[in-house]
Amino acid sequence: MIPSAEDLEKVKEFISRFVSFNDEQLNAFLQTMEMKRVPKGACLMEAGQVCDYVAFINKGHFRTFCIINQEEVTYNFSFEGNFYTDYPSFLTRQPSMEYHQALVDSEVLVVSYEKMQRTYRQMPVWEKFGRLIAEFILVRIAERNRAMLFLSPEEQYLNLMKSRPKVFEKIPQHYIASYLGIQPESLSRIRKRLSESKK
Amino acid sequence: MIPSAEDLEKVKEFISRFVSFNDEQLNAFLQTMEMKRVPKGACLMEAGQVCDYVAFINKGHFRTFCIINQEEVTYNFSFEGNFYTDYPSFLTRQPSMEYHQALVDSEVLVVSYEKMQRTYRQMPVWEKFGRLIAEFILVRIAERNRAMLFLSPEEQYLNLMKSRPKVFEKIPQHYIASYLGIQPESLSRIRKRLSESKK
DNA sequence: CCGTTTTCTTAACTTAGATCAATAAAAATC
DNA sequence: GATTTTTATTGATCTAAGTTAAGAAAACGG
Repeated sequence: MIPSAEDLEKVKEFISRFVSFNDEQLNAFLQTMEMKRVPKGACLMEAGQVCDYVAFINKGHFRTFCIINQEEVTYNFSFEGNFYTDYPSFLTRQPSMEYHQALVDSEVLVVSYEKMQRTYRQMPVWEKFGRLIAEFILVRIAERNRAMLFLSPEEQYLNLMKSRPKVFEKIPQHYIASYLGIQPESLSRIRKRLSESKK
Repeated sequence: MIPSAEDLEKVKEFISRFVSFNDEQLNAFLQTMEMKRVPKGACLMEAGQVCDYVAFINKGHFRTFCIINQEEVTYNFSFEGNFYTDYPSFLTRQPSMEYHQALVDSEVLVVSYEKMQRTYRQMPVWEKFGRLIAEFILVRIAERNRAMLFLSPEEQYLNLMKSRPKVFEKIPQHYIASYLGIQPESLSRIRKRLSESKK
């Protein structure tokens, strides 16, 4: 599906936070984007496939999960107005271990691997954008890394409330528990502990 | 200190795994490198400073640690023949939380932030290298992230033995424990458990 | 609106790692 | 090579999260 001009407003705004561009450059990139609807509960991608896209979430939100020992482990959440992909799979062309599931009816703008690489080659401004966005995501992942190593689940929970309040507005609690690396029962107890110590 | 041609062999080999370049391009980059010796136990950088360099380890190895609640938490190890930096600090120009400590007498080739940005602007090949290296590191950090979320300390320990045997040759065990997010006593017990179950 | 499914909480019990303390082993220093 | 320092192990006890099971609350679907 070809996105309308209106659909492309948000992604344009996002990109302009990283690089400056003229109309020709912008259009060359936007023309590589394809619009996809993903109904609630469906997966844009499933484990075993090579992740062949970078996606910009135009509407809705997603969770990323893996299945380890027949159990779902929620790995991340992605919200409206952001790019996401399975970077390891997208970059190395190896099969992904992830599922990208829409938690509500959603719309994404996707760029295929092939088109992304072509855009990098054709216009240096997008090469630069590619570097900056990889660096940006790297910093976020590194911070998550630190949190997991340095903080107890309870501290991580408090941390998450501060840094990503959106998560608590939109995401069921048992997914949040999984994201924190603990069982839903444990998160429930942590919440109880915190609410009691506040009194 | 200006590095000799010999000193630059390893870094040249490293770069050539990511991009193709001609002599002019290569020399433009290599000329930005400065050689530094770091004696055993000393830190190339300490928390509170902005990390102003990307370092290529020409000789020796380092550990990265933070101090949380007056306690050192070892965050990573870096070996000969690799680049490293505190990406979050280097990119955002915010003070680092990390210490980069040489575990043996070491030599590094450093490029300052300013010079690195200039090189990006001057030659597209280095912009591309910048993207590829950021992506490469991103993939590694993402894998570590997964390990921490999905695996028990015991599984992470076995994982690390497979994926980075060098760590066990060169790094004291209590640093490895810290890297795995557990106490040295616990790692000792895990090792005991594993050696007993093997029999 | 009612029944079903999903999500969240609570309780009892188990377990892996933390903590504290002591000692053993290995490495560094003189 | 003896001494100090660093590193690794072991034991006893404590604690937070896991596990299993059950029931309450909320959201969903017809």
